Amino acid sequence: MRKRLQKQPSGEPTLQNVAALAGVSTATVSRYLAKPDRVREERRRRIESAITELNYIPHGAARALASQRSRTIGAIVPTLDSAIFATGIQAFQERLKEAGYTLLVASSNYSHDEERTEAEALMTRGVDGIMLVGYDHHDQLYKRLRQKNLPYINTWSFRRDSREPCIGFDNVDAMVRLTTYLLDIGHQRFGVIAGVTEGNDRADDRLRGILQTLSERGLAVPDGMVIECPYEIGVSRQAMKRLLAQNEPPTAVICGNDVLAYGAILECQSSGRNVPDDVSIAGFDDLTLSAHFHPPLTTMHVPSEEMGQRAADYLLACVNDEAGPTYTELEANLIVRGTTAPPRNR
Amino acid sequence: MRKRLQKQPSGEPTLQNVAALAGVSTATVSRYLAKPDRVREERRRRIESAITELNYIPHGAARALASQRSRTIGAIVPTLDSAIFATGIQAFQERLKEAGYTLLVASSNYSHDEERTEAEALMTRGVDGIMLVGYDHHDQLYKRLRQKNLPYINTWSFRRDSREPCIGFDNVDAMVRLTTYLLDIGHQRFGVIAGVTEGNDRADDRLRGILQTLSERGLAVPDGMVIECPYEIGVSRQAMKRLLAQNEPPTAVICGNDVLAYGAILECQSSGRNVPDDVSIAGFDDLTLSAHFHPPLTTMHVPSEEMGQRAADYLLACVNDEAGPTYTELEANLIVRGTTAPPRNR
DNA sequence: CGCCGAAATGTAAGCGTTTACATTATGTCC
DNA sequence: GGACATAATGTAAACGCTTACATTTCGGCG
Repeated sequence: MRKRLQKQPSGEPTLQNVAALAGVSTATVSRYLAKPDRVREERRRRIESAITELNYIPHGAARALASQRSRTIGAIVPTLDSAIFATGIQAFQERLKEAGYTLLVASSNYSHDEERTEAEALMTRGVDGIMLVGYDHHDQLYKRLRQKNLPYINTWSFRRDSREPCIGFDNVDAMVRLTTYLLDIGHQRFGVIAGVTEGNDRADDRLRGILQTLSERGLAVPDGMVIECPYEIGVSRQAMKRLLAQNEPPTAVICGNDVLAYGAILECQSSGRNVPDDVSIAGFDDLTLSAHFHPPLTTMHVPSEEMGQRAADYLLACVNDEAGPTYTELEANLIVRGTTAPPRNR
Repeated sequence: MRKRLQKQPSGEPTLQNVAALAGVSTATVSRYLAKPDRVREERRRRIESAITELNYIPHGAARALASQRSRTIGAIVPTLDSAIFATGIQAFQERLKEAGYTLLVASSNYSHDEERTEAEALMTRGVDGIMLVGYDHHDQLYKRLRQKNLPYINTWSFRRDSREPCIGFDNVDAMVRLTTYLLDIGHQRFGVIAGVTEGNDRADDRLRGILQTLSERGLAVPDGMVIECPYEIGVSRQAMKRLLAQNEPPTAVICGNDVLAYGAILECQSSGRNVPDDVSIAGFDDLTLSAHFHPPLTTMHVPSEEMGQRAADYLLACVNDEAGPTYTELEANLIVRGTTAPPRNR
């Protein structure tokens, strides 16, 4: 046999070393790691002290390769840079941690293509499951997921007729309720500052919910009264400015999320309008700040923490071949606070 | 040889399959994956079509095991549930993505112990580097990091005398500047709503910066005028209420971050005080909302995006054995806006 | 005390890549 | 056309674990 240059090993202590030091086989150490109580007391102690002495840390990749599971779960959100997803992810991660799983995050910037690319990357990393936001995804992504038989779950929306596992609430219905409330207190002239609907099914559902409700009551929303804009406060202010500049400005403005609502309110205040006396404004998400805003924001409360937890639970259940509800509808609740009131002059 | 039950393979197409289909060796496929131009045109094409046909996705764990690097980098932040860290992480992730790396995130809930545990978990996952927030960490963590010779970097703070690689700004100095500004416009009676300093070196540095500056000017801050509280708007409001209830309420209140400042402002407004006429309020972080707040918040701008990017760059450089600056000081800039003004009655 | 089933342990074959070294093809230059 | 240097490829040994199956040990029991 020829001599070969030894491939450089990592230098880290291995399970093999632990076994040697403890005077047992590698199999026993491996078992100890997985199920400590399947190893007799005495060896267990020897193994434990060997681990401590060597400062042994298991090698995840080796483990994943041998066991065909990585104890890792991926999540792809549109952006981390938004309080609402951050909260959900935080809860999601917390839950995974408890179960000994680690979270891999990626962001799609609201693009189906990027989402797909990121998903591919996560699959390469060998995630055991994936959390997605929304139900609208790249066809290829769905295909791949099924082909690999990889557990996944859609969050942040719920559709009764969806064939995909999902945990969330019905965005259309939520907006129907919000809009109905505003109609009921007497509003007739509406303005809408929606999120960008392109490639964002949540934003699209919300907008549809609004328009549908209004049209059912025989109210058409004129052009120029519906503005789509990215979830940025500055842009939202501009949008509000345009709404207020209309011939007959709206008495109520519905915003696609709380951040847009903040912008709308702030713009009103800067331009000397009173909220809600001159114009009512409603948001969506119920960020922490909203309750404290001045005036406190009327909005739909979105159970983002619960969504994160449940999504984790579902994925974890899949991974362990346990049964779990594939469809979970959560409630988005209307929280009426101080930014909405009946219109002044009917 | 005895018959054994075949261990169940994953069923996924492997590099082996690709090689077979393309009629080349596995080594060639592997090379193609790493450096396509090291493979001759013709084979390259055969490999490419084999990959497409089989829908091949490389197996990250196998790759990590064989190559001793995971193309994965970890980050541990106190919480994801805060706009400021979310922004930094988002930028960090974006940069890693460009370099073909994936991000593993964990949160420590502002606890050194949790941080250490999480770091251990990340190491098991085989991350090639770790981003940390702050410079104060569990001794064991530092020890482990050095022992494994794993690249890491501290962010969100910078100390000229630190021996650890870091990217950030000097929290003490930043607060000194903010405080000095308030002194210069005439304030004499200060209140402080600080973050929880226990286990949070940033919060601690900021508070020290304030107190130090005041004492240099001969101003002692009485008990009851410094309140520590978690970064929550509700709690901050309570704190502000207590500050205002003092015999001689402060004319200026410095807050540990913008969220605390929001709470303070909102409390003032609810209780009929005018900001900045009755009381000046300053924050720290410069969240997006702050510029639009009503009135716009005076605060220290923290370059969180840049910090995220640079941290990624540093870690990436380490991984590739390139040289990079180990210490990078960034600037936190004072942004004077509408919540601060000279005190009314000197 | 020997026998038996169960529990604990050991043995060693992968898991899907990368990569050191060996081998073979491709140019280049006289 | 031959001698080389060089580039492209192939071969097969790790990488550090898990786990199927084999073997040993243990605790009862008759």
